[in-house]
Amino acid sequence: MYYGSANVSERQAAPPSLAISTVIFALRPSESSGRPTLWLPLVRRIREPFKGLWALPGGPLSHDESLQDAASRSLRETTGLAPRYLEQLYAFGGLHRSPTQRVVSIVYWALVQPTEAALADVSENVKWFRADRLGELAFDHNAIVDYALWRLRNKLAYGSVAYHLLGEYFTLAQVREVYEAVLDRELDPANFRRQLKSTPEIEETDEFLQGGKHRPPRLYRFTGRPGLDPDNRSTP
Amino acid sequence: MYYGSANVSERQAAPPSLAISTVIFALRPSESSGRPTLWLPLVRRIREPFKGLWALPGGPLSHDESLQDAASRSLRETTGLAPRYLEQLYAFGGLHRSPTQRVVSIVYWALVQPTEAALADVSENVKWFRADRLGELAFDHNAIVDYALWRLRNKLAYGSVAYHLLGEYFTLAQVREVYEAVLDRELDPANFRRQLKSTPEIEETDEFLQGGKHRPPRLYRFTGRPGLDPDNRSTP
DNA sequence: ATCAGTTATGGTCAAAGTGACCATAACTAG
DNA sequence: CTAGTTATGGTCACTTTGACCATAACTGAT
Repeated sequence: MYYGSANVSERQAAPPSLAISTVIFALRPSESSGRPTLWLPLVRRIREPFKGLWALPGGPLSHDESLQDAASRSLRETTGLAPRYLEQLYAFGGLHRSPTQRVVSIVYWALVQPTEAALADVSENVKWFRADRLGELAFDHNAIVDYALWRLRNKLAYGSVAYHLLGEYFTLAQVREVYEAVLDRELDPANFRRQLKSTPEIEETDEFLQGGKHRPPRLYRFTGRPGLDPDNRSTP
Repeated sequence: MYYGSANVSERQAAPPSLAISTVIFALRPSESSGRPTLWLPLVRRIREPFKGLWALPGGPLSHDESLQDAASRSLRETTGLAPRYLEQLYAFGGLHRSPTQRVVSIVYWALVQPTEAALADVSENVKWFRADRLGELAFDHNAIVDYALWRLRNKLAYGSVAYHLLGEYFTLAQVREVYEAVLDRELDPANFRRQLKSTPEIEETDEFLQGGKHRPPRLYRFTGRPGLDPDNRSTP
């Protein structure tokens, strides 16, 4: 092992490069059932390694921006999205993530509301995929998406993330559909409703959603805070 | 803004440097009450910036080691510790963490058992401090420790971290003391016991702890898994 | 040997929370 | 006006949780 005894300046001569990537989740109606399911945008690699494969949007960290800013910027540049919910997921730094060089990726995950997701750029090289039906992705991005999904399910159980996948106003049934889509199981409407009703962060409005062929459901609104990250915790 | 329009090679000319640090928690008897409390080892800065202040153990990431290996190694080199529980905490990348250069720190947190903690090197420049009585630390390390404490409390509520602060065999009262130290509130012995009893991961042994001036408590042993990190999840 | 002091351990009871399920309300489409 | 559909409210049995009491089993002092 050469590097084991390398001194500081030698190490700095070949530092691992640092990249920022983001897993972006949005709800879209499934093509088959029409029920909402999780989707995420990927970008096609236009150069080696993994040229032609799909990968998470991302890019290098530039000198004058924070990690979160870098995530926001790379998102905006590649997909046109500006998610309201953006949180650090994990730093991936395995030795062989990239065949050509050592790369440490600090990965963020984001939730976007459907209206916003609809505005996302879609092109030859940017496309949305169902989160549960991804093919082989570049690098270790399959594992990263898996972990992001696991985190999403966890946070959902905890509390206040579901609303960031919905618009400002929503029905309780829509919240339930989010839970059902993410957790992949059906929930009892009445019991689920009872729980949400006991959550102080969900505010009843005087509006009702018209247009269904049934009794119009009441619209609600979320009034809580998003994150508990060190980068978010102080924000009052 | 110069960097905003910089091309790739210009950005790479001045990359943020990457460091690994670790927050290490161990239980030690409080000097006043004798009850177990949280302590952590810090190292004194021997050069600028923040020369003379105490800081988290850590160091640069060398080219041929994974993030977790780097954390382990820097721990071993600075404190002599080799914790069994080691998990990624967060990547801190604010612009002004270090006054001299841009540094991104990937921070780990560790739990060590008391027997192991007792072996830790202590010297002029390595010392243990009570987690709730730290002075001003170098860089943003106070904020990092706060976040690590918050994470520890959270994980404790979830389940299976407390045992990594204890030896292989322990009494239920010792587990309770861990909870009381970390959560900083008293818990009902009988109720706490009832909960642990319903946890399948805690195995009753035939041994009893002798030596107290009261009825000898039974010894138990933890048989569960530690982590759910992407770096740990696959380990069966 | 006996007793006081101390923690371990088992149990009760009421309050709160959860899952399964039923009934009615309020809309639309025909 | 009726059938179809989802919204919404409620019941009931079961589980979990917190507060609390009682007894068990040790040590150390008398």
